[in-house]
Amino acid sequence: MSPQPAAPRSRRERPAKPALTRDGIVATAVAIMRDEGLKRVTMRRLAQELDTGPASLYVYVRNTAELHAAILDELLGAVDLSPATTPGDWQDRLVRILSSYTAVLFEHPSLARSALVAMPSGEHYLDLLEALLALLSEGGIPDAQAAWGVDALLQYATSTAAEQSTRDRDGDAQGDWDALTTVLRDVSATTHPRLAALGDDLLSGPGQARLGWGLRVLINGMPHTPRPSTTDTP
Amino acid sequence: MSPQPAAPRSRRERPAKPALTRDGIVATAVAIMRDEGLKRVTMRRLAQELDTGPASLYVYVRNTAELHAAILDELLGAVDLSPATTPGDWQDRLVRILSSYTAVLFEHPSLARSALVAMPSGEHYLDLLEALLALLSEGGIPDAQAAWGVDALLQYATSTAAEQSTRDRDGDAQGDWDALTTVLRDVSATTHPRLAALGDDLLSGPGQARLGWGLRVLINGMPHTPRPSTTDTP
DNA sequence: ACCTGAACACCGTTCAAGT
DNA sequence: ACCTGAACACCGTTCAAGT
Repeated sequence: MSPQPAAPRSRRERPAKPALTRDGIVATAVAIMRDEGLKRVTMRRLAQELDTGPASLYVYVRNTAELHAAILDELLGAVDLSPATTPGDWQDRLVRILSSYTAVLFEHPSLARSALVAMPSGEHYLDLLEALLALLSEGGIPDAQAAWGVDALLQYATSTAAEQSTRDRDGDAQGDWDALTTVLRDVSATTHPRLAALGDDLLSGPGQARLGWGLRVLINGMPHTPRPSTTDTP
Repeated sequence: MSPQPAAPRSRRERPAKPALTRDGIVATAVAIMRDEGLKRVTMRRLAQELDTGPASLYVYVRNTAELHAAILDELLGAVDLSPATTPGDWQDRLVRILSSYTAVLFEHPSLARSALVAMPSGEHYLDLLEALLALLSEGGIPDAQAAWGVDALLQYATSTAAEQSTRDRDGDAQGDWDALTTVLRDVSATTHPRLAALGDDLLSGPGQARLGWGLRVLINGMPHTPRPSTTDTP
């Protein structure tokens, strides 16, 4: 017979069923995401894992969007902020931090999609913002530009990761991306001369390279671009 | 009695029930979105409107993502591309076209979210790309930068609209945005000095102003930022 | 070929009622 | 206060069967 006794288990074998607290809920959500993807991190699935009903979760989490934001903040603990206090070119160090941020998102691109809509506001996100602002300040970027610039950098990084989420997955959504590839290959040089001329180059390059380039474009452009005169500030 | 006879209607009063073709399906989808929002544009709802079952739609549309992309391309017909062939500063004209693009997305921010994941590949999108590339070329941006730059510009515009989708809606997701506002107000000047110093300015300004600024940052940075040496080009 | 009824396998969120 | 059973109002997608 199998050495594995068929004794009934209380449920699954998560890191021991956490108490029903916000932290326990988020930790379980992260575990499910690692095992089964963000798509499976639903209120119902989560409740099942915690041996309760979905309604119980609403005591600790306002809605699914807030849950996803909490998951992201948790993962953001893995971002390497050390370049903020290291010697060297400030632009390189800025890009290094942002690359570390993006690495997290590239591993969970569907989370990047959520992040665009519900930004996290947890500890780790604040630390990230602070580190980026310190480097912009060190680089002599005026406060006005830095305040908007840090948002632009993160938004660009996040949306690049979100966009990649489609391309990555096997087969399925691949089709949508191939659609543009195909159309671009067959475009008429008469009606769309620039598109025909550039061709494949429009879609060339690995995501990471395009991301790095885009971030440097933003960094290079920032000091040369004053903020608009404050006609209104709603 | 009411002058309105209570005679039974075949269904609703859409622009006359279109034939079951791809174009008819997309047209109906656009109508539902205008009336009830993108959230309601589901395969089932759409099928109901067309007096059929959801399975029938899969003959014409691969999946929901492709449907959303088709809707966006339809709306992109409203983008004003005329600045591409008008005299004046090329940067201003570039921003004008992108503002027109974003205006469409700001009216349907949930569509912007879809667009990040499944870019449209229809007629109108191609025309938009061509117009933007023509202006970048006119501005003397080298082809290599223009090819990646047009994508960066559109991605930045799209993600800005997507991000705004949360802030706009009444009440509901407002909470998520207020979360960051609140946290930022209470941040400690000891642990996060830059955040404390910049304070509200991090979140200040209307979306349109921030968007315009970000686009100009990209445009200004582009000519100063060569593409990385092509070590590998997967 | 095109179309569809019916099913499979799920969702988020609320609310009245319990402890 | 915290927790929950049950319900409400939905989803996308597939497939075998029809025309």
